[in-house]
Amino acid sequence: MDNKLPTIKEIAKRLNVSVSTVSRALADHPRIGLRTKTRVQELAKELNYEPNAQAIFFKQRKTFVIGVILPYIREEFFSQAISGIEKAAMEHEYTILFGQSFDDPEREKKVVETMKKQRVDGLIISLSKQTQNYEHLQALEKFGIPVVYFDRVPPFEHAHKVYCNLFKGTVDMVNWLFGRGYKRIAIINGPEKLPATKERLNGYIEGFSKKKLKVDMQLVENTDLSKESTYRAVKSLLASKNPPTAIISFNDYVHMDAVQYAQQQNIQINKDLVFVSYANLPITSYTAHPPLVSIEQYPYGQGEKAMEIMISILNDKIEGKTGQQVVYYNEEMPATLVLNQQSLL
Amino acid sequence: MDNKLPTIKEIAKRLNVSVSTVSRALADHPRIGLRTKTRVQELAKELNYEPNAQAIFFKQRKTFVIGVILPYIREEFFSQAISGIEKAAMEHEYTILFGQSFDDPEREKKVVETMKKQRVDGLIISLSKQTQNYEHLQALEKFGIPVVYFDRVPPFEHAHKVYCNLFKGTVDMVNWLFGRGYKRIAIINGPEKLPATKERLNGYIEGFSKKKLKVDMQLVENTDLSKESTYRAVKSLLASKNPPTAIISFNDYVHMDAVQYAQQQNIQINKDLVFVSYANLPITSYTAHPPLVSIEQYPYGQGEKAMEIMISILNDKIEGKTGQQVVYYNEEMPATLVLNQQSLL
DNA sequence: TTGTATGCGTTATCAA
DNA sequence: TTGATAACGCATACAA
Repeated sequence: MDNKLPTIKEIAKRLNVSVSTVSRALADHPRIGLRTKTRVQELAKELNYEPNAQAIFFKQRKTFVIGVILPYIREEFFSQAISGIEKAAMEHEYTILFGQSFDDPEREKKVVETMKKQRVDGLIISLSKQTQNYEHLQALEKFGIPVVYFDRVPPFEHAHKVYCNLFKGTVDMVNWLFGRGYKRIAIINGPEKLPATKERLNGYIEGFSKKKLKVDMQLVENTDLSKESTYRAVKSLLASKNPPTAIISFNDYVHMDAVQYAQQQNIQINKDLVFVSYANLPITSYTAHPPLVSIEQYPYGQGEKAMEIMISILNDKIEGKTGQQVVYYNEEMPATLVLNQQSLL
Repeated sequence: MDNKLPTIKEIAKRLNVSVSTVSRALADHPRIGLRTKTRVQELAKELNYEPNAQAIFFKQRKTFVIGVILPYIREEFFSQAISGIEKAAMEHEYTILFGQSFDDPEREKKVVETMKKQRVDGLIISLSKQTQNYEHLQALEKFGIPVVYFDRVPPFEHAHKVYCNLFKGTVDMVNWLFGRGYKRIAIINGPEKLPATKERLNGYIEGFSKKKLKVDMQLVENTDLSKESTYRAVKSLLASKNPPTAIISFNDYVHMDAVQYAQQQNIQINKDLVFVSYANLPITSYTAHPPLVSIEQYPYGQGEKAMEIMISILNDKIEGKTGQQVVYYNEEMPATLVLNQQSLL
């Protein structure tokens, strides 16, 4: 039952040879007698020997483990992202240590510490929406553990980042709405400190500028992404003297909450008021009112890219070169307006 | 920049003491001079020293890493489950190595191998729906790596398992439907080999028996959980000479696909035909037609329980005792019929 | 109170 | 062709 896993030492003892002989035989080393080699290999197979990766990695000071920290895995965006991360990891024999921050900076910090203790080779993280302090992360880099940020990236420059630049996408979206005759376009934006929020706001303003219009700041609300906060934002928009005819939500989750609230107020969705969003999550296709338009953000691709960058950093480091990389994911794969089937009606 | 992480050896050298002195000082060992202790601890703090868990675990032949393999993390059920797993893990200083099988037995096997190589202390797994061969998993146990199955558990006895016994829940659900006047109750069940499928079927049959009725096997369909397969199942039910007035779906995802198909056929959901389901996933509250009733399966609780069992096994093992544990999660937390708000109307 | 030596599994270097 | 030994970072039994 509870047999210990076999080691080369065990094999060596049984065969009355030295451990180095066994090691060489197993590694198909040139300097080894054919007969000894086969004997060793046969016994190894018989015992189901497998090298102890722990020992090897320990010796190499490498774990082939990458820490991945996400706000909430239950959000489809992040579960898609981790699948992309996993795919790229598998291709390079890396493995994923998993943790969630639940959007709590304290928790995030604790998870980072745990992963540091576990000596992950690198860390891929999408920041908690409240993270203001980046020391614990920058400290990792000081100790030679590279950090790649994706989607929820920090506001400073010197970092490896992968994310979609949604400025242009937002301009396009505003333009699309104008083209459909919607003039009172509101936006429920995200937490103000997030770069993603600023990009959307700038795109929104730019969209209006192109039409030689000025933004009515009454139409700009923010949510901390909680349902309550989104409800409050919609409420405020609906209460305005000149309420919007279209609402751009920060992402599909905000969209779903916003629609839910509007419905409770007996608003006819997509009649009295149309909704558009970001992320284009598959799950919205099951909802009563998917966004008319959603901007694809390629979570799978972002995750994959983040891991690829991580691996290239880890490889480069061996050769001694490092330098930060910033990838706007949608420069390769442009943020696209996706029309939902229903909206073609 | 690229400083190596400090070691006790480094500290010892700087302070001109032996490594064991440093080790003792850091461990607050009694046999150590106060002065030396403070000197060591101060330098350690200054250098941001942290013990190399890799080295310690390697020595202890323990990693404090538990492998977790799930079919699809994008399913809310599993993302809830992993959160429960993570919570229990954190409380006991364990860490999670993450992998998905994507419901592919080959892939599952490969991930198991990877985790074995990484020397996880244990494995928590929810099987791929196609897994028929359990050798790779049973092999783990032979080598002293315990395996805890949850939700999608294997059909054999000798294993640690956590899952909801849905027999009773299904009986209750059938009964509830009868009470509401629905006589033609169909079921779209899951893959036939899953224990979960058998339990539902038995509950379904039992529900009819209680009313002294026999099941019409025309009302029993199976889906392999893919959208296409579910569509086919609904189509077949709708085409029957005496079509159902109520449909029980295997879980909320099957439910969503089933409803989608029915809608395409211009069925009035919950008028012509009512839908009930299992899992009670929060995401369904955003859909156009949540199940009227859904049986809670406590994914978070199951995950938490699975990890707690794992930890108790790992602790017991030190004391030399092991024995399989089977937990029907809902014996502590009975599977509950959950009425959706909409269905109260 | 502190230092020295050993071992965990493996590979690499050097010696035989 | 094979064997002995050191090294990775740490804890610990034993010696001083």
